[in-house]
Amino acid sequence: MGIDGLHPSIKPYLAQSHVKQLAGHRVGIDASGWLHRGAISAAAELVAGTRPWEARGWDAPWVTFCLKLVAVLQGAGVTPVLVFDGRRLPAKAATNTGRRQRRQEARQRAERLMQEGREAEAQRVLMQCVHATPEMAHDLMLRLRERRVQHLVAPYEADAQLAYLASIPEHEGGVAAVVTEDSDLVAYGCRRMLFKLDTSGHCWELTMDRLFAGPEGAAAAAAGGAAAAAGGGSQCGGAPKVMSFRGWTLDMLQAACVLAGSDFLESLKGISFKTAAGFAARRRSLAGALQSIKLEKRWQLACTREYCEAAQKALLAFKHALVFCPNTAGGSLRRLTPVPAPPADGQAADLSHLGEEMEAELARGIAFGRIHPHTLEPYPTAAPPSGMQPAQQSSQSQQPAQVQPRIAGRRQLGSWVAAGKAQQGQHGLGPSQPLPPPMMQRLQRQWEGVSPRQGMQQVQQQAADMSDVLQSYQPPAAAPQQQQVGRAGWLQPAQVGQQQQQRPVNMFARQQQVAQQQQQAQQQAQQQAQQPLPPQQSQAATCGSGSSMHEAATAVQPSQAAENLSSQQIDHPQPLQPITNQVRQQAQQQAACASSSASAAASQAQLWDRAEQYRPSQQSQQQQQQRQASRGTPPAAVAGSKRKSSGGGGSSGKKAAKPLAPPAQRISRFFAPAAKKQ
DNA sequence: CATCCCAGAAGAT
DNA sequence: TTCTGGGATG
Repeated sequence: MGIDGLHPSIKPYLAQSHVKQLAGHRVGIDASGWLHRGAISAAAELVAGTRPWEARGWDAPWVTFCLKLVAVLQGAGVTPVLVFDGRRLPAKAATNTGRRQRRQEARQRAERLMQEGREAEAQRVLMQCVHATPEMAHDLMLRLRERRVQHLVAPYEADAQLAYLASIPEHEGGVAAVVTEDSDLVAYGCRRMLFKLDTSGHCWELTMDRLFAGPEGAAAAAAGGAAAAAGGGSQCGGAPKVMSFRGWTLDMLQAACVLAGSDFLESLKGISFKTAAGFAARRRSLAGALQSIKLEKRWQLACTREYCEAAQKALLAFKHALVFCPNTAGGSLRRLTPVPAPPADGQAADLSHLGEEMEAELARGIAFGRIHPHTLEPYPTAAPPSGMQPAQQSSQSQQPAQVQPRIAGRRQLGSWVAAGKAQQGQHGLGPSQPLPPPMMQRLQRQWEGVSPRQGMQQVQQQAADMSDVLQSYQPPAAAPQQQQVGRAGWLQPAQVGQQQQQRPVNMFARQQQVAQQQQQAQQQAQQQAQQPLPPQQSQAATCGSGSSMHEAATAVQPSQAAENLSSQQIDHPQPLQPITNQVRQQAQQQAACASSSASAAASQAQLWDRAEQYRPSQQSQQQQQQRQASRGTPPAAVAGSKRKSSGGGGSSGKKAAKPLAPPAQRISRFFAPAAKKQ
């Protein structure tokens, strides 16, 4: 998944961070990653097609896991926006079938191992069978709705959708950063990413700014006492070969990603990220890089015209993916970056591999979880199947129609589960065949010990654990107590509903207020974050930003946004900010010094200028750096220092003493800014 | 000689 | 998934 071999190269640019840094902000989540992580623990059940937790009144393990992480974010004052994968992308058909095959094979291998009695190994192999299905996503979405956690299903790729959200202002439904497990977001040009989020809220942050700032950015990321001691000479051998991306444009990075191999296209044999980046750095465009590769003896045979065309298509996939735009009225489909007008004589680029465009209504149905993205059938429990846009009154929409009543804590999911199984039999892995007896026995043993009562207790226990975070998002009934907190920026849900009804048209002005409130909340949260607070106070802080969350939820939530606005209510016919002259100039300067066409940088600017104002303030950047200083080194460096300390204690000092200078020089052969070349 | 790719092995969720 | 050593390449 992601870009082959990219991770090691960007690792030096990762900065240890904490989601608290984003308090008061909206943060996009690659929900498929979370689902996958959460489902691994239930690999055997998924393969068997059983749901033993249901009989005990539990949520599916992946739901529990995801809700836990949601709570972590909320506890840090962050508004999570979960984004799910949507329709299958034609461009990834090969990858998808490959993965399906691999899962099948893994399943068979697991069965064999199980029959041989090698349970531990079988368990490991089983985990490779897991993949996140729309049904699992739907499991989670029902819970998210109950809790008023924002979420969205991408028309196609969640990664592209997240990159898009990261490029639009938060008050238009955008996000300040994206939590993700894989590196595709880099290729899509996401400006701020958080990797490896754990349940304590720690994560590793990557910003495009730091990446393109060159090795100094890496140094800044790794800066700090502990990091300098251990990480300064982190790579054993004394030469921390930090790849420099200084002077790079997004186009170059995307070219490198395409050449290095992605989900869209495998790389040529012998080309991994470093080599790909070398060509990208020299030629500063995919087309140029391909030319250079063709001239190399080593690849001239492999680099066929078919490959070059496929590479160009892959590039387009990163640039012009179809995404859902939540900030037009009701939401609509658009491209991650606008497709440039074709030259007068030439024909428009073929984008059919990026999926078909669809009616806004369908896009909304998918985006808001009413329509199964694969079958395109409405979910059985969803609102009216005929019209996607029921003329319901907004009073109804506060309580989405899809949410089934919960009875005595039990979930009512049978209907759609049955339907899903009937359709595809894919509640995990496709048509489920009977498992070999040893496996079933093991499963039974595992769940036998858990009585239903025990199960319910556990559920309640979990609920209690998260209650401090989640109370403020419960339906109005629970809210009035919170109201007495009287914190600035806090609106009780009832009020929210009123305002919505009074002026459903000017949704965006409303959201700007919300954004201001969020900023206030953020400031408060930041102040409070500096000194640890007693529980009550921190809960109050949560309420402050939490209410904003609730409000902001109306921006993207299906029920309001999609169904209450009609087309003549569009008050933002051009929802995206125009490219400012300043940005243009910057882009052109960059392009000029980069000796490439200005259009490359301009298109980069198109994607990025909108996010400009959402950079973290300098203040918060400083805070981050301080935090980094007090925490460890990036994953690689951590591992490196571990090795060292266990290996030879004396040698670490020697290695740390080695100068940092050489690497940059050596790398400069390939990665020097092109300005020098001219 | 240095660099990079790749495949096999240990670790974590 | 991340680390390690072998091996190819220039």
